[in-house]
Amino acid sequence: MSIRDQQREAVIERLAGHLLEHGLARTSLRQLAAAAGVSDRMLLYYFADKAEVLAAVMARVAGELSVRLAEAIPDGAPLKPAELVRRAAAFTTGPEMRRFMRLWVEVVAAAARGEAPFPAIVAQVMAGFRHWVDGRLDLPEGADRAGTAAAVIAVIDGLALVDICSEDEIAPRMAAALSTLLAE
Amino acid sequence: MSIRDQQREAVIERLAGHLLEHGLARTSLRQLAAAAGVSDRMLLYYFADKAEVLAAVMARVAGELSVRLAEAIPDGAPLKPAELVRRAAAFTTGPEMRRFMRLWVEVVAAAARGEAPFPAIVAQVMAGFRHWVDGRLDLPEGADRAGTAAAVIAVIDGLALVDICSEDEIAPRMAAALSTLLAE
DNA sequence: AACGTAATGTAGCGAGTGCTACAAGGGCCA
DNA sequence: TGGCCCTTGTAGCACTCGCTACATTACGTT
Repeated sequence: MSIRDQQREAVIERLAGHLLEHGLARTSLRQLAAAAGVSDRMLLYYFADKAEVLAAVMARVAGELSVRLAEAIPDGAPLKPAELVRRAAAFTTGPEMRRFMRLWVEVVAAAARGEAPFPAIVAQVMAGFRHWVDGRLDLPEGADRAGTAAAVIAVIDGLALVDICSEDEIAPRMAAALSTLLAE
Repeated sequence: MSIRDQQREAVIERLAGHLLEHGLARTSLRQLAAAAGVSDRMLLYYFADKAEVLAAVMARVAGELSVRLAEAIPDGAPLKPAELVRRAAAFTTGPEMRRFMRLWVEVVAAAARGEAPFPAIVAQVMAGFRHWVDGRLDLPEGADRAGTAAAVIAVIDGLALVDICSEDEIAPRMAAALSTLLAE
């Protein structure tokens, strides 16, 4: 592997941590380069342009998220929607995963603004989420699997969105209240 | 009322429409001025700075949203959480209200990034939402009203977030699926 | 040792950002 | 009519943005 490719990997790794820590707040080329410990000139030597940097870093973050999701809620017997929501909510509101969800909300908003490369990233990650949920849903015959999967994701993402702009102590109460709202 | 104050009002009105149409995508001073039909120089004569422009426009938008919410779900007998969610979901996913919710998601993300004046706006609007939901919740004695209100808002906002980055035909199916997930 | 490619630094371009200094028009009251 | 303040235009500042031209160094191959 060339030095260039090694550096690419190292930069992606460092920038994944940077994005998880600061969200999309410090993502100018010069700020990204500083966070990665390289010059902005070299960042554009390793990557074609800023969009490619962000796409590569987001792919890494998404991969890490899916690994952790698979660990937290492994394949096995399918779960009823309410139970899946409870377990996913407990996972995503945990101290480790909150920054993932926060970044996710920011990325969705950037995609809504049409800012490259986020629309493509969001489409891909969202499709992955849907597929993942669909594969773990225990639903009666004839139920709308895709609709239910979307609803499950909506609830999880909604928790994250409210979590972002609330005092810390409300999150567990919100999750608990949500749990009682869900049918068995 | 001075010309300056009249212009302020007119500008706020036009920019509210602009933000609802384009989200936060076109919000540089020059772009805002163009959308308002004034020069950027005058925009900063009517308002102290860009943050004041956005704060005033967002206050207008939030006011309009709360008026429409009150029309759609008027005061009256309190609703059980599931029913409140169903009605609010039907309202916010309607063609007219989707752009409000989309803007709201973008504003929350901007607040997460720390971008002035959005953190303050989000705190204010979110407090308003919570109060509004709390006042309409039919809950058994001893239930966690604040937690439940936050959960209701989370579900509604989650629908909006997923709605932003999905094909059009999934939204009603998602809302229907959500409805069956909620306990009576 | 000579050559060629990969890797890196320096400097800066053109565009856009929020914002401002300065001056001039325009209508009010003395 | 003269002075005054509200209103508006012109021009531009200092900065950041993504990106690039150009030169130079480092290094493996022959």
